[in-house]
Amino acid sequence: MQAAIDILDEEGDAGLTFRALAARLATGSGAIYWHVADKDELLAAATDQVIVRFEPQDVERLSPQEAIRALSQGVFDAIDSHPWAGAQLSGNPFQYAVLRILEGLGTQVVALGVPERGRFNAATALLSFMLGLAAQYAVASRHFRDASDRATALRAVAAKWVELDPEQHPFIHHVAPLLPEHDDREQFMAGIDLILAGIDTSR
Amino acid sequence: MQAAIDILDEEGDAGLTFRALAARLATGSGAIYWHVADKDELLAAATDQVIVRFEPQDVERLSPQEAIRALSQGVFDAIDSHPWAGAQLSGNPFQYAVLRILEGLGTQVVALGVPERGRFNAATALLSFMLGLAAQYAVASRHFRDASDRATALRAVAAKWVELDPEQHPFIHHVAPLLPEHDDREQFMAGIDLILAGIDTSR
DNA sequence: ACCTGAACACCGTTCAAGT
DNA sequence: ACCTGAACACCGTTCAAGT
Repeated sequence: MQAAIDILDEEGDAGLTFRALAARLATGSGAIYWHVADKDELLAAATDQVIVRFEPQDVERLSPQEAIRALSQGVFDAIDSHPWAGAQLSGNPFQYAVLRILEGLGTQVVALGVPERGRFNAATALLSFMLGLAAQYAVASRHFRDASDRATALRAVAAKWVELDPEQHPFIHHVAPLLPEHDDREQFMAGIDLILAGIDTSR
Repeated sequence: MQAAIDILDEEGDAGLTFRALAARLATGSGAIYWHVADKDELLAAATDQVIVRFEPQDVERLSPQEAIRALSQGVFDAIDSHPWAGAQLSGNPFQYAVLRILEGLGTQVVALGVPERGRFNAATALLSFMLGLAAQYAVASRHFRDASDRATALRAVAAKWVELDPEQHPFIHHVAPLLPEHDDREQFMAGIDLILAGIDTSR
């Protein structure tokens, strides 16, 4: 598993092949199938490991809101440092890592005092938002290797957005300059806070 | 494009290969490359078409909240009837279809009276949530062909969740029975409403 | 019980050659 | 300007054969 994670971190999604993993482990490619059913299972297991590593400690001491924020930051950091995990999470919402996240969120939603029938929707809304961001990160990592590549790409997208007809795309045109300088983490947490505020009014 | 969409609808993501598309068009596989740069562009174009078809008419007559709900339902319906588009949307957040959705959302966020510095975050929060759901739908469509397959699979997941240790996974254990009977569309709109409520408090 | 590595059945993409 | 289709460089997966 660690060898797989190393390859994913170094080469990204496309770099992890059974042949590459076998070569790194100095074994035959077929050998991996003794330990893992297929590539999906391999990626799911790698993602689970990475997510668990970023789970916050002793959330019990925090208020429900603070706990949800801590959980969210953990997921963000996990995806931020292992973008391939973002692709896997959003591409496979029934894997164990997602279940763990949902469990953490759900427990805090209950603690928040959300009435029974609203709990499932509140917890899954937070989860869907996270997976949405996970997807965005995943694609970013596929397209450019490092942070400066990313900045350049965002500037390029922003330049394209500015050139759009302001009549037909007023919002995009107006918001384009924010794109290259915005802080992903801040944007992510702002979204979480928005949903938390919404949950608060629904009680 | 229509031939590609037909294949995607009939066979799903995996069914669309250059060879299959060429066969359906009674041409050589290389010919497609004259019209399209690569597979990504093919999928992006197909997704754009499908999203545009589900864009609501005359949103101007609606209140901002109602307009956002109408836009959201359009995206939901598009993904619901063409799940492969969900995978493409969440896997490629800078494609034109996403830009169109963001433009629609942003315009309404402005109309809602959200102050300047909160607009980008509010609109992208709605977008990320939608893409998160898109990802969930996408995986669902990859794993089972029709609605009854899906229902069976959800029952299987729910059964697994119920069996989890209630000590370690109290929320999942408790919420499992809701899984097979919940309405995706309702859950999706509940999430949108939660974010709308949050946006409302942030003004 | 676990590993080997050739073989199978595919892919996306390219490109010389055609019309 | 557009099409053909063989060829290239890969994949994930299987499986008889080994240790």
